Amino acid sequence: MTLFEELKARDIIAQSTGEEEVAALINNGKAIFYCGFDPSADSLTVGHFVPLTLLKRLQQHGNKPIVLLGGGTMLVGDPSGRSDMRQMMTADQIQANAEKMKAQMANFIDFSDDKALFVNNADWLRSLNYLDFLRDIGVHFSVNRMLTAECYKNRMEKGLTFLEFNYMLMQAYDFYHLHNEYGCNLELGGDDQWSNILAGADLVRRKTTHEAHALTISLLLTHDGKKMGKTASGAVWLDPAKTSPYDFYQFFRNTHDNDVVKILKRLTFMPLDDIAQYQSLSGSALNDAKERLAYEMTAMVHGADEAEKARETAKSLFGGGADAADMPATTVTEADLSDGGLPVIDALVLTGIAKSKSEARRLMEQGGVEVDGVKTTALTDTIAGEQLQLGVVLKKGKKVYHKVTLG
RNA sequence: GGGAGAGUUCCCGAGUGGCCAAAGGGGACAGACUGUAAAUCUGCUGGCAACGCCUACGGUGGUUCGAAUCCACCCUCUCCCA
Repeated sequence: MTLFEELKARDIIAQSTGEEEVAALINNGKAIFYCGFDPSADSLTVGHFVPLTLLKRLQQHGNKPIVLLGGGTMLVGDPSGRSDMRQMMTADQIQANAEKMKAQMANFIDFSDDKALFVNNADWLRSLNYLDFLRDIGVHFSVNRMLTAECYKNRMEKGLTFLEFNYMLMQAYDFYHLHNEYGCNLELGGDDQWSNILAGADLVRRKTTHEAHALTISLLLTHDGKKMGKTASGAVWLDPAKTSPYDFYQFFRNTHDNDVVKILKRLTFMPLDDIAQYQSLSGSALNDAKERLAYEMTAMVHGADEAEKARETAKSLFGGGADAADMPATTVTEADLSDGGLPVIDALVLTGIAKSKSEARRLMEQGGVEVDGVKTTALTDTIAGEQLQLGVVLKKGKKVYHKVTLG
């Protein structure tokens, strides 16, 4: 099976400028391709993981990735897929974010020996001269055509600033620039980027008559049509300080039945033959697949040790035991105690399980709180100091565990 | 530049002087059920020293015993005309 065929089998590819041409490039390790990432936060998320795995797959076949951090375009804001104007960020913020994302990617993509490149488009976009840009690049764009692009259509109703309207030109210019500098011949991106990417490939062809191709990744949507990697409480981060390996593991462990196989194919490097065994499963049998998925993902991001720990913790917690080392923990001090004990309500707030005392009360009243496995509904209950010294496990609902120790 | 509207809690959206911490829906959270899934049903959804108090209906000031609601100015957005 060729690389291109495998990508198709994994349902990764959405559109391309031509299957044969693109296949010829990537199957033979001839692609020098770029993919842009917006440094809009100080950590990558599971959402970024989708293109990132594709980068790695291509790199494994000898193709050369250019990771482009959109430090320059970030100053403008991509109108694709959003109805409101993107929050503007300061140049400093963007720079700091870019640095962190860069470090995270380096764990995943091999940047040694020039096998991959890191660039920041601020480096060339910032110094652009407006008049020159209009004359060299602007002439190649038809406003009529741009307006028919899907990403601008939606915005026509809500209003689109000239600033955002220029995003397409800048992204296209990136491709052109990378082509000239590094011989970049393929751009990768989410399917929502199709029009922008195509604009870039077009620009390169027109200005150089060289080949330039586009390949988009089908959006990874969950069964209910939402973008993968977003939870109500925010994104799932790759930074262990923002999303612990355990939570990361749990996120995938709780994947919807209908999504498991899809995600295994898309995000893991498990051989397709291996995944096939789960294809026909349904019902509770899928739990094996979910465990596997969670383990694979955690191992990729946080390493096998962490993945193992997360798995063991999950098993012991959900298997009835409740004393696992790898669970979120908080240490309280004597000062937090009153009369030698810690009111359960305070403990819930101190650990961050509840945002306020009101919320803590509500939880207790509804029977959602357990202290060392004992359901606690009396609002006045306290945890004794001696007990705390040994460590007490608070449990909220069925899945949230937190250890409290007096230190 | 002229004219017409809009801004409400996590989101959508009712509310046009006291009965408003604000209908309804969504989401989130908890309970039952279950497979750490989904669906369903129930509860719950500003804070606190809690039958009370404080903070909240774009911002600032005002009218009033009393304002999300009325007035003035300002900010932001949408629409129509130029």
